[in-house]
Amino acid sequence: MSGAELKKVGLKVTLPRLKILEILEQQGDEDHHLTAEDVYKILLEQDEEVGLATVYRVLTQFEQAGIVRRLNFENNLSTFELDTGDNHDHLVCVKTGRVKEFVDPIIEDRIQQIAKEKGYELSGHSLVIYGTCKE
Amino acid sequence: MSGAELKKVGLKVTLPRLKILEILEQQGDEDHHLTAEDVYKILLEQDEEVGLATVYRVLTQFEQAGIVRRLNFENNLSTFELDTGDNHDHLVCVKTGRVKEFVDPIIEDRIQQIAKEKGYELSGHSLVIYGTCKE
DNA sequence: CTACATGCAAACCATTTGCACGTAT
DNA sequence: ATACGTGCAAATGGTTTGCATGTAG
Repeated sequence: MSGAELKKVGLKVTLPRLKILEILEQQGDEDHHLTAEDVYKILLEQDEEVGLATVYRVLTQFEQAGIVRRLNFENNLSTFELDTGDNHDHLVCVKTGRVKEFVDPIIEDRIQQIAKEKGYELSGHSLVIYGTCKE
Repeated sequence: MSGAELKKVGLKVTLPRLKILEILEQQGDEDHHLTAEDVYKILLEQDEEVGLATVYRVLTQFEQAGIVRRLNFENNLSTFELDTGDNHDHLVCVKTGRVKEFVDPIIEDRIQQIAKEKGYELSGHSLVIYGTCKE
């Protein structure tokens, strides 16, 4: 099933790619926000022989293919998530580092308005809310 | 006048600090968003003998003192601006790299709402809109 | 006089790249 | 068979740090 997705974007179906795709899909509702290092460690735990460089290469290819989104939080680490198409934003707990997603139509609207008002052709945006989760 | 500001936050008044502060203040309405490298180059042009490491150290100290904000756009370069207190967001032209500022009370509001709804104590946010400026 | 600042070079660390070898198609 | 993928080690580039010297207070 995943193999088809790879072919569709012109990438050969290889083990590293399948495994990385699987890892991105497998993560539960939370914690499907992984750094390249995270993905690499999970691969090692599964006794897969994949180099970190390959993880970076594959994630970058996935990003270019629109399969994956690259996020830059304040720790200047790239974190990756499957691109589900819904254009959600992120809420990051400054204590635990956990990431929550949300979609807010009002904000979405304002962003389009602002781009228009200022004479910009909107190409994207990045919104991250930082806070402490109480629990 | 700037010297007082430095003393107030417990930093000794030195030439590199004064110069860097001056550079941050001098920039016109646009383009007061500078990387460490930018600041360093401007110092060189003014024949100031300041090392890049010092620029980084000073900017970081200014950030901790609340004099300066550090921004992370998608090019993973830190850019710095004076912290004017108004909590504005940014609009970046993907073609020219030019940065515009804006404040939107509606978005500000929604961000507070969202943090509250999700049970987070809001500590900050980062919103960058990317687009192409037509002109 | 003493604690803090600075310059320089070296260290760091996430990410990228060159290259020789493998493998999907 | 051939273009593309991979692992490894080395390179990169922004940023930080150790250390010996300078200077603000």
